[in-house]
Amino acid sequence: MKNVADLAGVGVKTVSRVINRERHVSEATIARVLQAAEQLQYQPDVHAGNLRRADRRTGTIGLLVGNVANPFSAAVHRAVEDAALERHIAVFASSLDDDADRERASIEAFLRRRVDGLILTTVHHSQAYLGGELEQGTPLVFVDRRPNGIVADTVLTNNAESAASAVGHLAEHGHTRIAYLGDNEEIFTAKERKRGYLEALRRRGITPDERLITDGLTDDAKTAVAVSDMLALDDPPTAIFSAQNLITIAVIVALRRVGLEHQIALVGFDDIPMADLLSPAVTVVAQDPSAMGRIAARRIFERLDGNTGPARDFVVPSRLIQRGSGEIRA
Amino acid sequence: MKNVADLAGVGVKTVSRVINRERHVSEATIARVLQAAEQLQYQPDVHAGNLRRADRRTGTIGLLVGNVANPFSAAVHRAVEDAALERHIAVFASSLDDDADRERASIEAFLRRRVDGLILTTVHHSQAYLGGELEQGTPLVFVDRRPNGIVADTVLTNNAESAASAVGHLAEHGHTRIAYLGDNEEIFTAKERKRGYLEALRRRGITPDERLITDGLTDDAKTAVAVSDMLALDDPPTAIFSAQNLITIAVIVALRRVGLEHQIALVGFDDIPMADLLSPAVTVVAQDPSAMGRIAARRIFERLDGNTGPARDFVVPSRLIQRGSGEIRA
DNA sequence: TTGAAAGCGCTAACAC
DNA sequence: GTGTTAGCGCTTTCAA
Repeated sequence: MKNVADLAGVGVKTVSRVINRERHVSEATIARVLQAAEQLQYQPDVHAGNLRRADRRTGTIGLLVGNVANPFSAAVHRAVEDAALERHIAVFASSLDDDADRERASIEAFLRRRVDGLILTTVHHSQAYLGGELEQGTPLVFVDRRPNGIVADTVLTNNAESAASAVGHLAEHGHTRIAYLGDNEEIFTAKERKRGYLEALRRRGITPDERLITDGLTDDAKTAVAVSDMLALDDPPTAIFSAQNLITIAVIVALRRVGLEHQIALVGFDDIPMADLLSPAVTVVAQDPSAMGRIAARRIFERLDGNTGPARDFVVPSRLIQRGSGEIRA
Repeated sequence: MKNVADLAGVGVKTVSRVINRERHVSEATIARVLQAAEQLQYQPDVHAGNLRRADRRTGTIGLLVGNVANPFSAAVHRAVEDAALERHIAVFASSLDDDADRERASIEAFLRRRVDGLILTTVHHSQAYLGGELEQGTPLVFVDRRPNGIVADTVLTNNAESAASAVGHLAEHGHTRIAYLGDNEEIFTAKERKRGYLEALRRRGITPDERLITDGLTDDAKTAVAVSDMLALDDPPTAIFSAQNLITIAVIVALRRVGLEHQIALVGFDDIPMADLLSPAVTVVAQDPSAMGRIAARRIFERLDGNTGPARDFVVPSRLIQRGSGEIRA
């Protein structure tokens, strides 16, 4: 900057004014400074500026998701990025892989880099350690999962309600023996979806059968076992509600292996790629990750713009997409 | 930092030493400083430090891809992130959407934030504007597409060769009327893949038929038209080579609409999700985006560690995955 | 409209 | 082992 000032024959402050488009600089000086900057290929250093600037904003936010390579996370990421672009904000992204240590390490790494805000899908059992930051005014918006031990803005799918609608849909097609296949119950979303499943059964006077309920399906092999165990029952399920996209895919594979994919109804939570090209096409309750990311980003910006209201929940509705597998009758 | 120093009853430099784990500090002082830092919830500011630090590294790299929500880009991103994590480097990610203006804007935004290096899949017709940065020592690694107007490290799939192997595979199954459906020919990868297609035909003495070759399929509707036009020929193709994943999916849809998916052979370039659950399962030449991202990140780090050798090409081989659609005989 | 001086939070260099 | 001083590249404050 000094070099540019010397070359243009002005003081550093004038260069600063030109770069930041402040007023009260004559056209002639502006032109001279710009020309000098161009000639020296000058790139301002935002961090040096932020050190002294009043608002201390870095124009950067951090995004923590499950896995940037997972379509759900990727859609959230993309939506956040698009919203950030409008405000010239850069996005740090990090995958957590359900690893609580990684969560804390990533957050610390971002905080050290002085991000203006954080959008996070967390895995640690408590986010109380973020209380200090929140009080200091760093905007925090949680996506998909509610934080524990702290009250903050949260963007959520109406998990229980959506799950209930999926199960209700199966019941409407004559099913009473509806299986539940879900993820680890410690995960907020998994718990909610199971709650919705049970609620839907209750509402229709169907007594839950523990043999038709399996949690903790963290890999395909476990899901395959769970499906074949259920099918081996004297009174096997005639329909399946799978509470997560990877589980849905594993269920499809398992049903095909025994040739029952056209006999047993299936509704999945979360959309899966190519769902309409499979046979049968897969009925799902689809979340709206783009909307979730967009809403989270907007909320961060509201907070950065001075909104200090109480923490809010933003509920993003999901949508039942009927494609075939969920419309198989009992 | 000053506050921590005061509370611990030491000088700021000692705090700095403790934070940076330098030697020559007594255990007792370390403990006192750490305790004070904890009490004040002190978070060091990396940017302030980097301002004065000798190497001026920010521990940050920028990643520019087509679209973080596209599975190929997402896989590259994930691999880059994993490699970066080991070195405690944070990753800025940005989608370009084949928009040249966005390319320049994103790069400038990252450079202003003083990223240590850049991994990029570019879209602008020339990257000559990056020559200055490269000379100044900012490591640049291009992924998937070679830059124009500048010589720099590049990680590539062997596009032509892979396309040729796909077409050869179809020829080995008795096909001589093999269609080519590809993206805009201005894109480096599209051009290379078409070259491979033509080369494979030539090698087997098959004369290319212009009516079986269509470029510029930038959306599904165009692909649908191209497929139905070809099928309406007096001597329609008996096999199709689709040069990009989105095109492959559109071709599948088009073939199904006329019920020919089990009659006409298909090999796609790039893997597609759920490929093995479709009927027929889809044969592809699959790229290895994870390997590409990993290699790109490693190269950046090599450069950061002082390697100043000439720019290199890194060729990542692809793999033919036979699943059914490509093994349909003529 | 412009510039000089001070200072943001930290580290380099050197002194003790 | 530890502290002091200067200065990184910029913006603020205030004077001209």
